[in-house]
Amino acid sequence: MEITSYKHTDRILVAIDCIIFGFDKEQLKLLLIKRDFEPEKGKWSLMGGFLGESESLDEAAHRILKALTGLKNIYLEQLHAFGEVNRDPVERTISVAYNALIDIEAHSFELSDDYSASWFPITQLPDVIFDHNQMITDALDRLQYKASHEAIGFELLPEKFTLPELQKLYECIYGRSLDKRNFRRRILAMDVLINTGEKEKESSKKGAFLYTFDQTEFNKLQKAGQNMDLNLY
Amino acid sequence: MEITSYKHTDRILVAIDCIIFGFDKEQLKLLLIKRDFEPEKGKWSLMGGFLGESESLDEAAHRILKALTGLKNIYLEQLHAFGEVNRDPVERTISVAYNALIDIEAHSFELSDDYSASWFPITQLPDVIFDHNQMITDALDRLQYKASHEAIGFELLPEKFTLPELQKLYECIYGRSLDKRNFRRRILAMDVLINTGEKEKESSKKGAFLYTFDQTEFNKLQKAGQNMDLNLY
DNA sequence: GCAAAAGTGTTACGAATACACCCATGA
DNA sequence: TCATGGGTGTATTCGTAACACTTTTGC
Repeated sequence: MEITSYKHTDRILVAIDCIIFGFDKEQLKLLLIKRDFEPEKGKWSLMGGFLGESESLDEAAHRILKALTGLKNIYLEQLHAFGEVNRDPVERTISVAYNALIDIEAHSFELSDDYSASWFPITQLPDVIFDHNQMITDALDRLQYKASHEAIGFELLPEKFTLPELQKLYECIYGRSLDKRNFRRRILAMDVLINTGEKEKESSKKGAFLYTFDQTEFNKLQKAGQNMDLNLY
Repeated sequence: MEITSYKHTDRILVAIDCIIFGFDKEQLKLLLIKRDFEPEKGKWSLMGGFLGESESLDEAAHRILKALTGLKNIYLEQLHAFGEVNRDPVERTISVAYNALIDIEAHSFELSDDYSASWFPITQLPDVIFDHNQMITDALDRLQYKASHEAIGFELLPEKFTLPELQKLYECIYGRSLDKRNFRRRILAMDVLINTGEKEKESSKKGAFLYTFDQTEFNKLQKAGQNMDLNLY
């Protein structure tokens, strides 16, 4: 006899919440929405949704992110499952949180109007509902860790970017300034940046070279177990 | 009007699976059980269970661990939520996996007979059900990472242990041998070990000093942001 | 007295840090 | 010509890695 369900009865709502990081050449930001249903309607919240029967956790996270941003191939990484009994006052709900990194200035996307979303600098976040504050704290820790040990920061930048921009991004992530020469030496030593030869001249008279991230080379090095620590933190 | 449930209907089974590591002075081992219900009855599996309505994820993990080992205050850390649609062939179930570390030789506990559990060296694991193999791989990666950056290995040892035992444990975790002098220097430099003055004389004629782990000192240093990396990997 | 495991220091190398000046350009 | 931001090199310090012998004691 084939079994088609477990006798166990406690089936539970599973939510997904996305901690969406962005960078706009100046500040590291977080995308929050005005919650449009009770409870806490009108308060700020992470973008979220419920897990459907026929989608994996990762798929649900992508679906939710796409609903808000229209973007498909976003960097997404599971952060943690939050499961305190009363974390949602309405009904028992566990939430699996995901970190998302997107390039704010990609002209290819527009935020959906359905959610009244807006970007907040991570240094000036409003109050958020439930345990979303904890999620955000954990998310930033994870981002710092990841950015130091893997070539992850690039997800937050346009395809072409300058080294000063990249440094600024890392400074925002770590909340401290970095030595220009040491930063450049180390990031270039990773051997995953390609100088396009083009110059960006908006932010200075001299102009700064535009680089691209060499994903193929990065994959090769990572597979070879190459150490790519930036030793920040 | 107060809201008491979300309209959303997809409530889903939430399982907990525990990756239980132990160490017996020789090898790093994993505790597996013979699954006693369908499907895959009789096959090896991680110890698991379902999340109840009125317990948090962490509480459920502790409950499940206690059911098998009788132990209460075990090191437990959430690993990852696994949520592929067909990971459990019976019914849609997501599983939140937890890493557990226990001292195999603690005389204070006995495995419950209810589960036909047994310890397997991590180098010789049997086939396991579902996606438990993936969970185990992830768990070992996490253990390696944690053991290198925090004083975590101690959870796997008795209250009193010798430095050669501790080194052996780390060698098992990393699957390679370590230089005795460098290992001792670094572990002692962390300043969280106390030499009890007693000697253990079973494994050698000369005898090795027994140490204890100074949890209080460790907490202090950790709070102070002290770097306690062992730089293994 | 010898076998077996515990314990101990030093040197050499490489990586991280700190630090100051020149360059190119537009206004 | 000067103000602005981009770009470059070196000396010092510190941490990591490599390495071999002495000690203790039970048999």
